[in-house]
Amino acid sequence: MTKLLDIKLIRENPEMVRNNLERRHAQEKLDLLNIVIAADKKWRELTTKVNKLRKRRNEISSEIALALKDGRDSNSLIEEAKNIPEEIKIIEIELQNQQNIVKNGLMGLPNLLHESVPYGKDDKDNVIIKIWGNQPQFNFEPKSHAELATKLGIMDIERAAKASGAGFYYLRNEMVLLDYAIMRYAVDFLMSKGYTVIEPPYMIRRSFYEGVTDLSDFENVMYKIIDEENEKDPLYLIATSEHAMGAMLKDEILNESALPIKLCGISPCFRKEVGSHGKYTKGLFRVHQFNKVEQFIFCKPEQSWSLHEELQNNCEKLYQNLELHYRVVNVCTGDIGSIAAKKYDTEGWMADREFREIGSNSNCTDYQARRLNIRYRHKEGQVPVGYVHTLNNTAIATSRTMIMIFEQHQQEDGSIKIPKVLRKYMNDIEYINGTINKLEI
RNA sequence: GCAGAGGUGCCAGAGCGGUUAUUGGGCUAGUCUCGAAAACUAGUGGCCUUGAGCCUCAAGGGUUCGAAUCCCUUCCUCUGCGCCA
Repeated sequence: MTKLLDIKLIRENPEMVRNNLERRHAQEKLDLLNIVIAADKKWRELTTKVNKLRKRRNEISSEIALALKDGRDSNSLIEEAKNIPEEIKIIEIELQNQQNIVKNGLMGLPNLLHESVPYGKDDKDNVIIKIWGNQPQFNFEPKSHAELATKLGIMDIERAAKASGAGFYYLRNEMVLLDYAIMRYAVDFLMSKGYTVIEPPYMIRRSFYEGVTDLSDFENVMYKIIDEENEKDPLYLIATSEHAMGAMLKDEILNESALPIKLCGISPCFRKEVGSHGKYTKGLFRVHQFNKVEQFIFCKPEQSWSLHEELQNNCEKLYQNLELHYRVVNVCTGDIGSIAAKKYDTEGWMADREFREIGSNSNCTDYQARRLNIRYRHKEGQVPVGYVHTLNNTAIATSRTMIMIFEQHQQEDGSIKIPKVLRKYMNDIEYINGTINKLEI
């Protein structure tokens, strides 16, 4: 049975699970929990009942086998046995029903929160734990990245809307260089920290996808590839390489000596952004496609909390080297999302003097690993001892990072100063001024 | 896309309608040893109300008193051939 939370935990400690839901303000999930508990009880009763019938069936079958072997008459035994499968089948159907209720219920229950997650209702209750750098000072009115990039002739949102709809972009020349430079810079940084770089498949089967994400994401976030060939298990475009990296080790048993496995994924991300009306959608902030370098870790349970901090340090170092002003929040119980036990959001400063999310760092503990069935063992040849923990954190999303670079490093003449660490990746350009191979259209 | 061969436990690999899923290897424990190796012995998945219990041979259905074994559907892997950047 696919598990999300451990059904045994719910049986033995329902109050703890209930308190967790209350802290999350997940009132509607309390009913779900009660349904799960009731169905599990029913399932256990039926299991006992059906096991007794199966036992009788097995006994008769072996008696028949013995009789046939000895050449004795077995007709009366066969007569007796004929009715049993029907009885078993009736119970098995009900057993399956109850099991499905439990399974679907478990899939719908969120992860257990870490005690250090602050209590709160929504994103206004997130706790600021760090502010790095100072607010940029301008002796002119700073412009938005969209205005700057459009004027420089290196981003074309209007024509993208014509070709593909809202939420897309054509980048040109220096902005393309910048996009790639950010990725190369982040990849080099993480490689120097020992992370293995992964370019994953950009499409994943639904059955694998269910392990790494919330089910509602299939409607609101992911693009489905319509293909009559594989309707049963269709492919979805990845919304982040996190999903592809989690799915990579599905159903595997890892040797303890291999852990932690530290990965750096690089890929485009595709997101439908259904229901984002009213949210901040200017320019590159909320788009259907963007590039991202992602950190992902599989580790032993006792390693995950220190690695959660390591992932945070990594992404902050990237922004610090880019000379960008940001802050970090500890996401509160009401805003954390179902798969994380604890989450830090990194928020970047933008020219309208607001901080907005640029990265998200989650310790998912064993929640994803249970769904994906990824376990570990002490050494080769031994039986698995438990589920691994998984963590993921944005290293850098190029779209939102470009927003910050444009808005924080803009000059009075509308040019953009390139942070030193990126220059070697973009032909040593110091300022973006839109003059390279300018397209006059 | 077409054709063929496959999917069995931690791993390899046999079984192809009948009581207990052969057999290796690995791993764990014990015996022996100053210790180790070797050898030998036992164990080595999941579930529940712990019983001479039930389940487990890619997944799901079916046939049967009884299915790893026969039939159907789906998924996956490998090997050819075709197509293709």
